[in-house]
Amino acid sequence: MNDELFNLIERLANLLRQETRLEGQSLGLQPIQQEALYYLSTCNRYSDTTLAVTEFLGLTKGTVSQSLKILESKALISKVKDKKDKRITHLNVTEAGREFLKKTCPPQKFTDAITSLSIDEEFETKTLLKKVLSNYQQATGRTAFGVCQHCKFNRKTSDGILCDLTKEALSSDDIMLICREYVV
Amino acid sequence: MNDELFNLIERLANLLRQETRLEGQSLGLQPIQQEALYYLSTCNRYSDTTLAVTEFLGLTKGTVSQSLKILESKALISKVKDKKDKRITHLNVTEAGREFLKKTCPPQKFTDAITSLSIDEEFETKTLLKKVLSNYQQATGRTAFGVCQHCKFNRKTSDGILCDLTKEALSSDDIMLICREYVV
DNA sequence: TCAAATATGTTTTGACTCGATACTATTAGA
DNA sequence: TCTAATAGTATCGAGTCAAAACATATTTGA
Repeated sequence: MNDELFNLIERLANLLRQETRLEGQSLGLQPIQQEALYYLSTCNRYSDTTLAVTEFLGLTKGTVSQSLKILESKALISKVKDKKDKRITHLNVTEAGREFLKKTCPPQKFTDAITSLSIDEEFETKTLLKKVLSNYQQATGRTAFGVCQHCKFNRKTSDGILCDLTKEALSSDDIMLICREYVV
Repeated sequence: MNDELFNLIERLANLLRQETRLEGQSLGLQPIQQEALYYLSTCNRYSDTTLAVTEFLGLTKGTVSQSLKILESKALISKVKDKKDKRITHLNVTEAGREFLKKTCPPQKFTDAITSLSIDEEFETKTLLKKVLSNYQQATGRTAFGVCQHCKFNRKTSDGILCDLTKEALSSDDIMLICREYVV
C-alpha cells in the first residue's frame, strides 16, 4: 500500500530533481532545462525540434520555447534552420552542452545507488519499467519516442539501413538514437 | 544506453505529472500540492508537519509552507497545534481531501498501465525500486521515510506494539503508516 | 493557381513554484 | 537565565507553466 509503484517513482523523481537542481547551479540551469538538453543529446535528426521536445517533456510549446531560448543563450545548444522546410529549426547540442551532460547526467549519486542492483536485476527493472512506460504513453495518447533501431520503419537492405518513413539512409550511429516517429 | 533507468524514471514521472496536472484542474490544485496532500494521507502522527513534508518532497520549508497554506484554504487539510510543543503544527487531511485523493491518486491511466505487469512482475519492480530508492536516500543523506511496521524502533510487547523512540503505544493502523523517523 | 487550413515556432500575460533570506514564536540546553 | 536550536511564516526575485495571440512557412484543395 505505502509502496505503490507510482509513489516509488515520484519519490525517486523528486530525489533526481533535487540532485539535478544542485548540479545545474554552476551554470544556472533549471531541472527542466537539463532534461531538455539531455533529450536533445539522445534524439535523432527527425526529433531535434522544439515540438519534439514539447512532446517528450509533456509541456506546451510556448513553455518549451522559453527554456530552449535560455539553453541557446548559454551556448549549450545551437539553432539551425532546416534546409527544406523553413518552419523547422533543428537544435544541436554544442560541445559545451555535451561536456556538461557528461559530468552531470545521470546524477552521480543515482548511478551509485543503482550499483546495489545486480546486472540482471537492473535489466529486469528496465524491462518492466519500459513496459509500463510504453503502456502509459499509449493510454495517454502520447508519442512513443523509441530507439530508431527497434522501429517498424527501420529496414535493413543490401545497401545499408533505411527509414521507410522518410526514405533516407541511416548510419549505425543514427539507429541508436531516439525518434519521435517511433512505431512498434 | 537510451534506456537508462534514470531516463525511464524521469519519463514516467513527466507523464504522471502531466496527468496529475489535469486531475488537479477541477480544484485548481498544482501537482506539488497534490503530492503533499497524498503524503499527508500516508504518514503517521510523528510525520504530519510542515518540516516532514519539506523533507519528503525535497524542497525548502518556505516553499512548502506556501503550498500547505493553499491546501488549507481549500479545506483539504486542517492545522492542529501540538499539545506539548507549541512550535509544532499537525496537518490532518480532511474528508474532502481524502475524497479527492481516492478519485485521483494514483492516476487512473497509470493504474491501467500497470495492469500490463503480472502480479510477480509488479512485486519484483517494486522490490527493486525500493532498493534503489533506499540506497539513493542514503547516498544523498536524506531521511528514509519508511513504514513504521518495518522500523528498528518498532517493538512488539505483551501489552501491544510500542515505538522505542517515542515510547508511545501504536495501533495496528498506526504501524502501516509512513514515518520520518524510520530507521532500517 | 491561389486562398484557406495547417504546421512550426515565438512572444506575452498572469498564476504559481522555488530557493534564499529575514522574521516570529517556542523549546532545549549549558 | 539566556543563548542556541527548532518549527513555522512572510516576502522577494527568478523561473515554470498554460493559454492565447501572433508571425512565417507549407500544404491542401477547390
